[in-house]
Amino acid sequence: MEYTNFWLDSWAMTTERPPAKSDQLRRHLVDLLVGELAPHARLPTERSLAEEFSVSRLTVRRVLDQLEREGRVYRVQGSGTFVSEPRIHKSVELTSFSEDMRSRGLRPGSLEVSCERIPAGADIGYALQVSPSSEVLHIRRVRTADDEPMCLEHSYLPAELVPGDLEPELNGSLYEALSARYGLTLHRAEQTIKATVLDPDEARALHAPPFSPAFLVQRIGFDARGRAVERADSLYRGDRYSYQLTIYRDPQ
Amino acid sequence: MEYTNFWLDSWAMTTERPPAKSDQLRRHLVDLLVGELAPHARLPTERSLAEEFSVSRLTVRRVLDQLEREGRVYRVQGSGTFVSEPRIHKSVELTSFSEDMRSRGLRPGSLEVSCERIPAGADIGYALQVSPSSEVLHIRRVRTADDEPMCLEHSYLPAELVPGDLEPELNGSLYEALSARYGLTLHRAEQTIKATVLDPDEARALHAPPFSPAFLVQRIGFDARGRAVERADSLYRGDRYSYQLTIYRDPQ
DNA sequence: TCAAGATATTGGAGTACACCAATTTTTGGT
DNA sequence: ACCAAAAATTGGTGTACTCCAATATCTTGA
Repeated sequence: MEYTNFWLDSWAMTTERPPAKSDQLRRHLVDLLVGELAPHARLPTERSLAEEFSVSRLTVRRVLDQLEREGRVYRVQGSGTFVSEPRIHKSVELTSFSEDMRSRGLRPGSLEVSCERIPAGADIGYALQVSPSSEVLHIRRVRTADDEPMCLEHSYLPAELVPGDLEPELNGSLYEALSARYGLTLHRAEQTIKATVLDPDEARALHAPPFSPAFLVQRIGFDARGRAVERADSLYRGDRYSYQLTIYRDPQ
Repeated sequence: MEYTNFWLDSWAMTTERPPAKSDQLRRHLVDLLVGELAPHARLPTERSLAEEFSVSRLTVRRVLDQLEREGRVYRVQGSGTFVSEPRIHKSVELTSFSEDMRSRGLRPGSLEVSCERIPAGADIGYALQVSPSSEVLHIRRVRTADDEPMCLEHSYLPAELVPGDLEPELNGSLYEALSARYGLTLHRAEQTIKATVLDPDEARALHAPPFSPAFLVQRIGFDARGRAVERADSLYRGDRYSYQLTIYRDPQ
């Protein structure tokens, strides 16, 4: 059993914005792609879609640009727009561990949750752009899927951004809690992924044999203004987790 | 010493197209970003850029959309467009091991190159959508940086796409050779990355101790029409290689 | 019947304008 | 001087149109 994707716990991913006019068109096209159309089948032309959906052709093009970037369609000038071969279409994006697990019919959860305020120290201080003597909130969790340990995670947040006691909320989504209570909304994450092996303590926490292969993911999360708001170190069992991604030759 | 990025040897990345009108604007903005502007400095407004470069505002927006996708700028409605914090800005894209090494002042190379035609078998056959009894070209290489082994790679290509003898060209870029001789141009790659440890043979090839942590990358490369044209299995030393990437909350 | 040229179709890029939402600046009142 | 409201600015989305390049289809002539 393997899992997939670069993820980050959802940060108010469901922030409501009024549906753009193009959303209905996108939905229609995605339905076509997901449903009955074979690979290399030709989609309706830009001009006919614009007429059918009462939108301008530029609006159609913007939706198709997006689907092309996602690798779901390819376009040939003078010919048309075609359905790509079916593959795993998840490009790199911010998705949720919890959502990911749920979409696979698994129940996400946490074990051994602990929460403390500690001085940042040199490394964490650099990552979060705070002084080494500043307080940060340290959260340790074992993330689970159907109660089986998947990931050992240490998160560090600048204390000044998260006053009060968070611990009661940490069985759910950390980021949902941060967004709801503090208005912290993540915009971007920088991640480094390393291959490693589990030391005996880590192996015990993850119910794996010592020195088993694992991924170490170090992440810094930034809000829309570029402030560093989270540093996390996460260890994933190598036998239960892998990354799958689609890489494109950039259209520009 | 660690290396970075998802890569693929360059496939004729320099295909020439006439410069679009927006290219001059992009170059100007990139110069600003690379040069004198500090993180969080405000860029000129969309309307002033449109006037200065005699383009429509939509054209400006398309260039800025692109720079935003690359993580080089962030935009705040009502405020302006700002320079992102300097980070490694390489989003996931098709770049080249050779280019990557060279950009770090290292010399890419290959050792122990071998080349043979073998039947595909079940797994490779599935990956390349050919019958298990079909011939594929199997290329084994140890990729090096400054003559130090970095990666043990096995590539498999459908034999019918690559008639003749490729071996003389395999010290350089495989993909450049494929593009120049056969017109094979890669458009997309699907990759799976796993955490593993090196067995004794693999460890010997990579000059590492047995059971050291490593990445195993399995890749299928597709051309623009969605044909599978390459399957590769690559083992990277975990102490000399890591992945760094920037993930965005998707604007749509 | 086949091949070459002409025409039509379709994606690619751009213009000029409109309106809306979010943020910043200015103005007026206390 | 400070605060609230109004106005201005700036990014976000969309319309309707134009012209160009690449491909597909049709027409004509040998």
